This record gives sequence, C-alpha cells and structure tokens, in this order.
Amino acid sequence: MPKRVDHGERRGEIAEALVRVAGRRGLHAVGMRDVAAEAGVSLRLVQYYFETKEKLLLFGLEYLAERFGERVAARVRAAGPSPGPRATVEALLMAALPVDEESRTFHLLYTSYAVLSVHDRTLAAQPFIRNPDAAEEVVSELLRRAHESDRLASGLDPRLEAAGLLAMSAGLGTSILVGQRTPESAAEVLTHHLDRIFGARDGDTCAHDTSAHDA
Amino acid sequence: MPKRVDHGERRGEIAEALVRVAGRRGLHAVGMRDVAAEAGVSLRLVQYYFETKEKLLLFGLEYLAERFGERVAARVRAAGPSPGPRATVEALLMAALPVDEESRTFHLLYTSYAVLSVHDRTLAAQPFIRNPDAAEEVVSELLRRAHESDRLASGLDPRLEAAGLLAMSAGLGTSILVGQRTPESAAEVLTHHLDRIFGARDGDTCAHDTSAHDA
DNA sequence: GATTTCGTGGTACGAACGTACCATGATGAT
DNA sequence: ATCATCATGGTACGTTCGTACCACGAAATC
Repeated sequence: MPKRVDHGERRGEIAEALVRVAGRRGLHAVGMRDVAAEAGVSLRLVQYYFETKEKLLLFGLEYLAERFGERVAARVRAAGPSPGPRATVEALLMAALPVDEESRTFHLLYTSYAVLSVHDRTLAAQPFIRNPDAAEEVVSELLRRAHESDRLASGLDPRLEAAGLLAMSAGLGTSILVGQRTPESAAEVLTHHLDRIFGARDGDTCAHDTSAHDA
Repeated sequence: MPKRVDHGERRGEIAEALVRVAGRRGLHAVGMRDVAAEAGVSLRLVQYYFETKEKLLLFGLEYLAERFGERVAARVRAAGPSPGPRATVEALLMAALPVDEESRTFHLLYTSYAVLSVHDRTLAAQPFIRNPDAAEEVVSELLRRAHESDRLASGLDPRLEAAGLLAMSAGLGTSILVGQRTPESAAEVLTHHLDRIFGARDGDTCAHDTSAHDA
C-alpha cells in the first residue's frame, strides 16, 4: 500500500479549517471550496476525506463540541484545586460566555447548527442536543451538593435552578454575540444571579469585585 | 394611471409568505421562487415589490418583529385589567416562549436573523437589535415599580434582574425550539424564578397551580 | 519487477439561485 | 382616442455550488 495517511488526523485538520472559515464568514456562507482553501488542500481532498458536505458539517459539529468541552473542562480545572460548588459553577458558565474569538466562534456555530437542526432530522439526532442535558446534569448535581452542605439559599430546587442558570447563560451569550450586551455586563448579571442562588456570604474561592457596579 | 395597487399591503402579503415558508423549511432554504410560490404570485412580482433578496429579508425581519410585538402586547393586555407587575412580566415572558406555531416561527427566524447579523453589517444595523433593549427597559421599569411598592424580594437590582430574566427566557425558548425542553418545564423554570424575584407571597392576579410539580 | 491500492489533482457537469431583460394588458390623464 | 405609465408575466443569463469523473504518481505486497 502507498503513503498511509492518518485519516483521523487529516479529518481533524479539515474540520478545524471548517470551523475557522465558518467562524469568520458564517456557517451559511461556507462551501467545500472555502474549506479546502482554508485547509490548504484541494477540493478533491475534502471530498476524499468527507464524501459529502453533510458529513463534513456533521463531523464539524462533533469536532466543535469536543473542543469546547475540553476548553470548559480546562477552565474549571483552572478554578483551583478542589473548588467549591459556587466556584465550579461560576467557572463553568463563565467559560461558556463568548468573550474571546474561540468562544465567540463556538457560540455562533453552535447556534447556527441549532437553527439548522430544527428542520434537519440528521442534525436533530446528533448528540449535540444531549450536550446541554449533560451540562444541566452536572450543574444540577453541583447545586444539589451545595444544598446538602447548606451553602445554598433556602428553599431552592437544584434541578430548576440549574436549568434556569444554563438558559440564562446561553441567552446572555447570544446577547453578547449580537453586540447587544458587553461581556462585562453579562458577567455581572450572571454573578449577581449566582450570588442569590448561593448565599452570597461564603468566599468560596470566588472573587468578584464590588467596585464599578453601574450600568 | 392603471391599476393602482397598495404597495404596502402587497409587500405585507409577500413578507408573510416569506415568514411562512421560512418557518416551514428554515430561513437558509428560502429562495425568491419559494416566496413567490407561497404568496401565489410570480417571481417577477417579488422582484417588483422588493428589488433584491436582501431587501426582502430586511423587510421580512421588520414584519416579523412588528407582528410579534403586537402578539406580546395582546397577551399582556389579556392578562387582565391593570395587572400587577408580576402578572405583566409573567405574561410578557410567557408570550415570548415558543409554544405554538407562530411563536416557534418567530423564535426560529429571529435566531436565524441574529446569526446572520453577526457577519452582515446591514442586518446588524437593523432595529431588531434594539428590540431586546426596549423589552429590557420595560421589564426593568416594571421591576422598579414593584420594588418601590415593596413587592420585590429584598436587595434586588431591577436592571440586573430584568436582564437576567430576559436572557433566561430567550435561552429557554431556544431549548424548547430544539426539542431539549418541553414548554411546560420551561414555564416551570420561569415561574419559579419569578417566584424568587417577587416575594412569592402575593396573589397579584397571577394563578399558577401548585399541583403537578415534578420533573 | 509487476501489480494493486491509496492519496491527490484537475476538471466537467447538472442544478439552483438571484438578477436582468423584454413584452404586454390595463387604466387613468390629456 | 391616444398615450404614458403601472402592474405583471415569462424567460434567459451568469454565477456558484455540490458532486462525479478521469488520470496519475507512489509505495507496499507478491
């Protein structure tokens, strides 16, 4: 046999090219030729490693979700050794906010895929719809743990609060994306809401400044 | 002069056709010919009333926002005569959730436009980006009024709470849209959050049942 | 050394899309 | 009655896109 190329690696490079060009020009404006040019390969090669555009897009979504999952996990780990529930949740949600180019791209493409999935059965069946469910499970569990150690505000349903928290975070992310809100004001809204969910009394590794508190 | 047709009315009909077909097949899959067929006119007529596709899409967005604004306003009015702040806010947010076909379409298309606006300067300059700002102003003002009449939970910043509330509502809407959450569970999350913002003690014209309260 | 198979390139084809062009009733002003 | 003008239809053009087809070099197996 000839050259023996690692298909997985090559597919990853092409998928990354897809994500880059889609983040730059929008997913709707991305064609096979654009991806090929961005990856520095010929159109034929993109066809070779992904038979069809649909499969390329599907793999791109996988790739995107995986990369972003790693990012969030890294940010949570960076929150310090054995952080409290509050710090963990805060790191999780803050890492998901579109503040830099990478997270902006993720938010944009994820939303694009979500919109497409409404009328595309193949996309709708993709696990990216289970990803938020997993996140909700994690946050819910963290809140439950905080509740048991009595670090939660009184009478809160961890499951409902987790759902609300994630929805708010996603909504704030979209607001940032379209330029309606600055990352700072979004973070402020989120922090205040966390203050109310948790007692807002414990330090808990978290450090948000009380200065500069206006609109 | 000949026939004299009301351009505004005709443009409205075509825009409605655009919204219908876009809601059915997705905004990305809509072409001039589809809109023409849906409106029951020739392709040439769509060109005649909207010179270009871009202008058609722009007008479609206007049309969409206007229609939905009216819908929300109607729902708020239907909340009863001189409703309290809680009932008003609740009616507002609940009316925005994608529970029926009309609101589903609105959410879907609004999100589609938002995604497009990230890389389209003309769309980004459109007033639909100011619409959420207006909503935030309204909710913020309602919360402020509730705060002054002491019907708000202690120590809440109306502006921040309004922002968080709308972001959560939007996020929940997206969750419903992609099928991750049922309208009922989303409403439950929203209601609980409202319970915590308001004292959860006043009847305030609102009636949410305390039965059937599980997942 | 011959051959089979993998990786790669170039290119062509058919479809769809937005837009432009040309034509033609119908109607109100002159 | 004539004519300019509005509304409308049909259609053709150029482009772009996804996909299919054909060709060739290189390397590992026999």
